[in-house]
Amino acid sequence: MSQPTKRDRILDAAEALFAERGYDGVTLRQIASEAGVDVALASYHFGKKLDLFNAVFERRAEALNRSRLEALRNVQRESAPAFPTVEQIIEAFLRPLELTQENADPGWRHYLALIAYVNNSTYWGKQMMSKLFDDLVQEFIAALRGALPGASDENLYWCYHNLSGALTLTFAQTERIDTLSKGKCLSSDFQAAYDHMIPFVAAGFRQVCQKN
Amino acid sequence: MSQPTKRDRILDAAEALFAERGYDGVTLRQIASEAGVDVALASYHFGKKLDLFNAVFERRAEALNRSRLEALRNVQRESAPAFPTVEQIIEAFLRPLELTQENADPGWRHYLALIAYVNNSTYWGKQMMSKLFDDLVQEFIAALRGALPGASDENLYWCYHNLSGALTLTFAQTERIDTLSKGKCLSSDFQAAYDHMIPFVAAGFRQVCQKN
DNA sequence: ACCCTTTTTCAACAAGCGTTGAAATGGACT
DNA sequence: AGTCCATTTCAACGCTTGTTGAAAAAGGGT
Repeated sequence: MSQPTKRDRILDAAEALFAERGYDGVTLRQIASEAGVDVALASYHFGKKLDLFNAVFERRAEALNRSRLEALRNVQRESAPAFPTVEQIIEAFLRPLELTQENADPGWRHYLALIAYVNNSTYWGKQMMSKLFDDLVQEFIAALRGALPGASDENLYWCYHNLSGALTLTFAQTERIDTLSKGKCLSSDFQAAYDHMIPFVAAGFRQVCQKN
Repeated sequence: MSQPTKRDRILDAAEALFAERGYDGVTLRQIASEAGVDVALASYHFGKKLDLFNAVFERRAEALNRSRLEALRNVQRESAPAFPTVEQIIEAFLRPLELTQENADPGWRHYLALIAYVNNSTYWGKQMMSKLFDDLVQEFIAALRGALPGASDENLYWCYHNLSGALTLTFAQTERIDTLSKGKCLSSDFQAAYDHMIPFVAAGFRQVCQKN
């Protein structure tokens, strides 16, 4: 069990700080200070500030995509030759994110908050999200198309938009629901969030996309 | 029909720029330049940069709350003595936002994007949103409680969380769905967004909150 | 025409920013 | 011990930032 390298400490510090304050709200000096290294070391390892931001954003993307795709393949295999249900697909989309939280590493929590920041940003959102996550999303939408025969693309994508929004707000962990619900709901409780999100979203998809 | 004052031009410019790049991504000089005034004028009218940010955020809040509350009162009056349905309540929550878009003024569109920025931010979200919008939200949740007898607060607030997330992503107008759907859905089309969001969300509320 | 107040600009400040070239350190191999 | 290369620090650069005090301009009342 070795210590993380200084390079990794920079990534971890940048991840946490970017997630909380956004790209422009964080200085390289803050990141270096948090990581306990000299400012110049960030430039040595990553180049420009923007390159560091991209490195942080890309670091965990592959692992995330892999575990979600694996979850989708699992339910597809289990339900074969029929298509998996909407609930099963949504579940495969969400539950892997929950596992990352049980892990003691707080980095994953910061990473999801960073995704929320990027996904909701007019400026960053479009390109960065598409590049890393579009393939996976299309894979899930294809599965949903199988579960909802006859659904139009327009309806499917708008429903996905609603799912994506609800998920993104969960990632952000703003604690808004904590005060709103007077402590009855906690935005840090991802499991509760998904427990309520899965039936909610599945019912929404059926209502909008299902032939009557 | 008089020109807007320089003070208003600063607010408009700040609104547009803060919405796109966030608080830290915009300089007072950019705002002043966009508004066509000297840098020092922003300080003269609003004080610190943070005070300007708050002024922008608060400027349209009252009008927004008023039109949403009015829409809620309308459906309550129409359905009296019974409670309005879930669809009617969600509709009252969303449609007033759409009207702000028909208006030629692009400021409202920027303002909604700014709300998205604030609502998804760990740093800004909690306090700023609560202060201006909590009373209204509780009003709507009380109405939903009437439409969904027996629903627990926990279920109600998690469902609202899902609604809020979907709505926030719509506000952000990231154009992500445009590319994802290959142009079949446009994030600039608020009416289409709400047309799909209302039945989606209403079905979700019923699924999670309704007694069987 | 004068005064008073509000609005607007000008000029400058200290502080902090991202970035870089050169120096120092450390480890691996001979 | 000595060489080489990757890593890390040091020190400094040119630039931009938010903010401010004083000057200038504009407007209204008499």
